Amino acid sequence: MPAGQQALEADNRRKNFMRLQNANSNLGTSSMTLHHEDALGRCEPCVVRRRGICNALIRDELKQFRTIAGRRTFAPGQHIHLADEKPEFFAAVVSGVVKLTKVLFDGRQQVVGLLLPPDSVGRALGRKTPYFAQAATEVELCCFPYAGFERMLDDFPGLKQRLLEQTLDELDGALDWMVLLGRKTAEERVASLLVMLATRASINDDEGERASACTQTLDLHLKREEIADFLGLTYETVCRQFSMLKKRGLIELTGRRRVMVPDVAALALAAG
Amino acid sequence: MPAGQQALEADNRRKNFMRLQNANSNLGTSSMTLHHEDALGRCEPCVVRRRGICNALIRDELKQFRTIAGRRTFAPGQHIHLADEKPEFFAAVVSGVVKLTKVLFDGRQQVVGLLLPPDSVGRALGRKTPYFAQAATEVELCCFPYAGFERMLDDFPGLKQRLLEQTLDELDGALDWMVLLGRKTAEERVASLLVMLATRASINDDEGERASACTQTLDLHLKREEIADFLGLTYETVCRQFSMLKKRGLIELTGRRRVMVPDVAALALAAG
DNA sequence: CGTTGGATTGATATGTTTCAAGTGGAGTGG
DNA sequence: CCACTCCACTTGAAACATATCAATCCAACG
Repeated sequence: MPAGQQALEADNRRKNFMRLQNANSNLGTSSMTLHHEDALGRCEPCVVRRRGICNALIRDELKQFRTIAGRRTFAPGQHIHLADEKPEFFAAVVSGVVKLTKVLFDGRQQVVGLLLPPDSVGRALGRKTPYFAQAATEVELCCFPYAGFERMLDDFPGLKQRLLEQTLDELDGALDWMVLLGRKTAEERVASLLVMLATRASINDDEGERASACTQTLDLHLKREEIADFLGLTYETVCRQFSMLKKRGLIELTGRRRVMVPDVAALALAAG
Repeated sequence: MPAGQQALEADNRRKNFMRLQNANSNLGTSSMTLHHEDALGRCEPCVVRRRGICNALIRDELKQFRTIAGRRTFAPGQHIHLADEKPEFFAAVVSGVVKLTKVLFDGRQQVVGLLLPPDSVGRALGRKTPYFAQAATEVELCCFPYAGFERMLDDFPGLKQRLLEQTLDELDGALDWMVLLGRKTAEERVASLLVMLATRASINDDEGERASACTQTLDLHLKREEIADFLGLTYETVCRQFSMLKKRGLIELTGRRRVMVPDVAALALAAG
């Protein structure tokens, strides 16, 4: 199954869930402007509203926020921000996966961040992004042009606080990853990635229905090479470690980019 | 020369400089409370006031800030914050070096941050620090107990902004380090560390007098093992790379923890 | 049904770690 | 003042994990 189709699958699962939450809204493949309840429209069922940056806004603030917001989609591989440039917009990931990469002069690459819904992309305070932000799958963003965003950052007190909270979370994530890159073995790195994805996925699932016990099926979204660049390894090594974990019974490979984890806790042990 | 004495030397250079800046104040080895100009006292010549967190405060705010602030010193090796605990205070480094470390279950260690004056230690918003903060040399901190600090964070609009700026800088630093840990060779790692220290040192020097061209002498402050834990290597490898760089003429070892860099730009090239 | 891009597996090369021995300077005590 | 000790540092040799090079494999797709 090709990357794009898998991404769409993931997308559809999310949209199905949103439909459950908000049975009146008419969300198709490109849900446009049909909403019934009130002026919040597509914001009401949106992940970003429920658990992302928009969660920091009270109803009236959100209405204002909506006036500057606009959705944009990006094809796999497309760049969202370039390194060392001031981006045009701050944005929230509505669906899909964004990877943040840094490149060395000779082409060596390191993925320094992976953004899933409802994470934010971009830098506040008129700063440059020190990395490339690139769509790893089909991606839908809710974009806030800087002019308006910076203004609301000053007007809505909760927003700046939220931004600080998010930045601290990002920092914590980066520090954890430094331990992985500096001190963990190849097997621990791969296991760590899977555990991280499992954890994030279960947060999302919990909302809809029950948490699926300790066994989980994951979408990797990334190809082996991208995983390698995230873990500071080569793609061959990543392959071999997948095989190892499979041999040890800690995972099952149920598709090119699909992994079944029978016991997340056991895998977490192998993650160091 | 023993570690402690070297640290004191570095300390004294800083204090000498402070004396230049503020000829009236009577700064001895333990400058206490003798100041003449106004109520700002020891804050006036302090690095933290000039380039650290206190720089975000206007004069009146600083006066209030001073009422909750208190200086504390830590001996080399002493812990400042423990991992996964809410610290009692937010603080700024006045002199010395603080290292932030994370430890794996089996003792593997990774230094995830190195704080020099006028950096900040601690977490805002009542969060836990996800690392151990430990004095690497004799350290002097200016501490702000949380109760008061959080209050002023809400009262002084510039302060929260500044905290966000600093957190973004920390994040950028962490991302750079991820590239180092994930993709650079041992030699590039050591070179990168030296370039980073040289850059930071020159920022400090610039203020006092002219930047010392492209040649610099650095205090490492850390022992080989600590450097290794910062770079994701073993201390033997760090040793060997120091020797390599010396053989290549890029550095000279002028003391156990003292390095002379004849041409910082040339070293930066070797840093990848 | 051949083409293509990604994934897997194998064989070999290499950089770093590990284990081990030795150095050198600073502090100690006779 | 001179051993003596200690700890950090240095250097060497062997072991090891991961990278590199190379050959399939496999599923999707035109």
